[in-house]
Amino acid sequence: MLRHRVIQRLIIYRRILQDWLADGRPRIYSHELAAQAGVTAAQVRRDIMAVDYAGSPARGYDAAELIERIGAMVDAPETEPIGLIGAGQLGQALMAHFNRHAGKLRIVAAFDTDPERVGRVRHGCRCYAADDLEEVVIKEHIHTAILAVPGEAAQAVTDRLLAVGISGILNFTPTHLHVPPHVYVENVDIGSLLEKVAYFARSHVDPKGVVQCAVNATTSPSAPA
Amino acid sequence: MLRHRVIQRLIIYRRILQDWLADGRPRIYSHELAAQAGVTAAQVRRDIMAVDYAGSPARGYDAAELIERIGAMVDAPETEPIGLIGAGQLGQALMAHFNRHAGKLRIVAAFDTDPERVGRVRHGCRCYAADDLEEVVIKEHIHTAILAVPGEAAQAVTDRLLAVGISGILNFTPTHLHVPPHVYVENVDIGSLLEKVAYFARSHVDPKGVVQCAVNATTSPSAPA
DNA sequence: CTATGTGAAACGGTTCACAGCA
DNA sequence: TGCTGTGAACCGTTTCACATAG
Repeated sequence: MLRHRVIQRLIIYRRILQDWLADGRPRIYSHELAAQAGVTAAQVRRDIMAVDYAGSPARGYDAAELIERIGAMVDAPETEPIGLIGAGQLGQALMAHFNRHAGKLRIVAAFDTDPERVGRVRHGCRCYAADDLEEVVIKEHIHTAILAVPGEAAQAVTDRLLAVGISGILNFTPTHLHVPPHVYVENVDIGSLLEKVAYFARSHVDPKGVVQCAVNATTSPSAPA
Repeated sequence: MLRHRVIQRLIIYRRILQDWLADGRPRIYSHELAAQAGVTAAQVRRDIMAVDYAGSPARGYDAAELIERIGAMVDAPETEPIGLIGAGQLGQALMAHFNRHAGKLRIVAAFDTDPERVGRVRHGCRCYAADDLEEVVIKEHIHTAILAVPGEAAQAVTDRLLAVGISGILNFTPTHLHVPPHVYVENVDIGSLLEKVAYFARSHVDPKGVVQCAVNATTSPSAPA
């Protein structure tokens, strides 16, 4: 079974491959894909091993076939309905983001406590009252949810989601969620991420620990080896 | 020097400690902090070693002192100005998010190409024309930027930021950025993260590879060991 | 006893380096 | 000569397990 890091990169490879194909290039070498993704060529080859696909030493990989293969491993068979909890500023940005770019994922329902927002349809997605959460989640066969509510409400909402069988949560809350082991949670704590960036920006340090003393960016305008 | 994983967790610990303190509890044990953060107690103790702080076996850690110590390691000495490139829906959500919760980080300038948005002041932050990027970044002493623009524009904007000495980027774009090695980039590719969550939600698989067959959440309502 | 601090072992992920092949 | 596929080495991180202290 595929490990999380591998999945993450495969998904990224796929997007790159789609762009590559759209540029009219049908084949790609591991080092080309690696350069686009910011990883090593060996990493790319290892990851591709994981989806049981083989390229040719002479011609590299067939982009279309590889996209197909990755899709077979990571995609849902049909369109997958996503629930969005919290239709505030961030929530609306997420609706716009996902329901524009059409993949297999679609935010089919949003939920909010603010009566101002309830009932509205934005970005092709209806906003329901928080009270209707269980009913709509079941009716729409939602198994994956995005949590974009204030941190104080996070665990309570999560408990309600768990009770109706949700098994994946993308958590934009700074709160750590307690869930049973078969439920997958991906935390995106934007605040702490920005603090981390600011830290490394300030210390001019490679995150692997090597101190760099360059101050101006005029020297090496390309990526690390 | 602190490694990225450690930094990330220290920042999370700090928020938990602040809440803990706000609840009127002055001291905390490693296992308590671990439970809140979703990591092991040993992990917490290792991380705390990294900030050169020692607790007492009898009384655990002093929350206030530990917050202080973490701050000394990861915070800027004064308030740190952040630039936001792209004042669209996501950009505005980020402004609201950061300039409400007051830490040491502050988004002091936003940039956009849309003349509709330029000149406006939202969430205590002025939106400048994209053309003024270099001038404002220099004047405001910005060294860290948030990139919330369409993927096609990402590398071009990044090159302009690098030219004026930016050394940290929080990248919400799906594009991999090419930067010199002393510049730190944190990628938050929301689309690919959601695809990953949907994948693990569907397969009911522990991301470490252990297949779980539970379908309903009624069995174990608490966190993994 | 229960908690911390920490050397040492275990683990997982990445990279190396080379065999095999067009 | 390039490339791919892959066993083996490497390296950073996490966990274990125990010495130490109240």
